[in-house]
Amino acid sequence: MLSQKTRYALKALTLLSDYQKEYDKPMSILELAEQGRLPQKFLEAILLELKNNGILQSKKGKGGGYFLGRPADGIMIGDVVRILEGPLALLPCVSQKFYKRCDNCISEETCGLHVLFKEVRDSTATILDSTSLEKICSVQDQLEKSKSHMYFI
Amino acid sequence: MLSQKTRYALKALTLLSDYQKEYDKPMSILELAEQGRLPQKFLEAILLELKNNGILQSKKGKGGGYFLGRPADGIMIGDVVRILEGPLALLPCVSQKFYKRCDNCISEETCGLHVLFKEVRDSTATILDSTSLEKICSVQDQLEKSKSHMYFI
DNA sequence: TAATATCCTATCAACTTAGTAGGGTTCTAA
DNA sequence: TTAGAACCCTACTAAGTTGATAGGATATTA
Repeated sequence: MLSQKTRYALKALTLLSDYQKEYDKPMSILELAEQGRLPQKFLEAILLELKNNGILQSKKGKGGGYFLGRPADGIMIGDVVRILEGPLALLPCVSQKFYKRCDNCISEETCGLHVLFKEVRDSTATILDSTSLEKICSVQDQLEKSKSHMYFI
Repeated sequence: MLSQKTRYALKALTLLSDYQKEYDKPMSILELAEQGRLPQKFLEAILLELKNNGILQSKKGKGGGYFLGRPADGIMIGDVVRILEGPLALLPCVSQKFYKRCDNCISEETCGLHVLFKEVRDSTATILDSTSLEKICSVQDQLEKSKSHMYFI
């Protein structure tokens, strides 16, 4: 399961993305915390981490705040999850970006579990690395529209 | 990532399955611990948990030990992982067997992340719930054979 | 230069993980 | 029937992670 931290991060990113689209200016931590009902100080740490990893940029001083480090369609959910959670893989020996030899099996090439969990990690990575923040926001937008439309039927 | 506990469990199960096929009798904790280089007392707790969840059965007294609770082709890796790790899903709100409402999003039907992580959980579950212990062992067997064959080329 | 906002360090309680220790209970083979 | 093998159970522990909070230092800009 994803940690609370990662969930906060993903929520904050969607809020930031929407905000930026509408107002085209940085969003302060306080605004983000209030809009998303996120613990302010904890959020602060999360945003900083995302910034240090290139997902976000910040502007200090009056009128400052955080904004996306690159266009929303270039921010993949897989990247965000990896920054905050580490590997997507369920075993270190099947991770692409955080590979570590497996101490449990005798030999990687003949380990049946290795084959299985490689398959799992690949399917997960394929999905998360091909889905951008932009996509999430637009899907959400679509869903909200079609939901509110239902009231008129 | 899977916990060490789960990894030990999976390894123990493959060993048990192989042993049973060859000798058709229970395998003692001590034998398992030695063969798999697993910490004995920790393994003990793991086997007990698997037994309490129907994956294993045990026989007490001299000549006793653990054996599979049902045929190896009926023990799905997904089941084992769920017993030891809880949900396969990355978010509680997309779990089938451990569903919990999501406190982070306002509405589940309009949450873009919900849709995405549902897709991830489904692909993971499909793989892990369709792969049996028997499959793992036979794949491993195949791989070992083809590896040892290579020395003769 | 004062207000604003990020940045940084330290601290914390609660929980989880990966075990270990030690004995109690139950079964069964001899 | 009884000794020993093996399971079963409770308690404990050290180390690490999680989900925060507090307080101030630093940078920016109106």
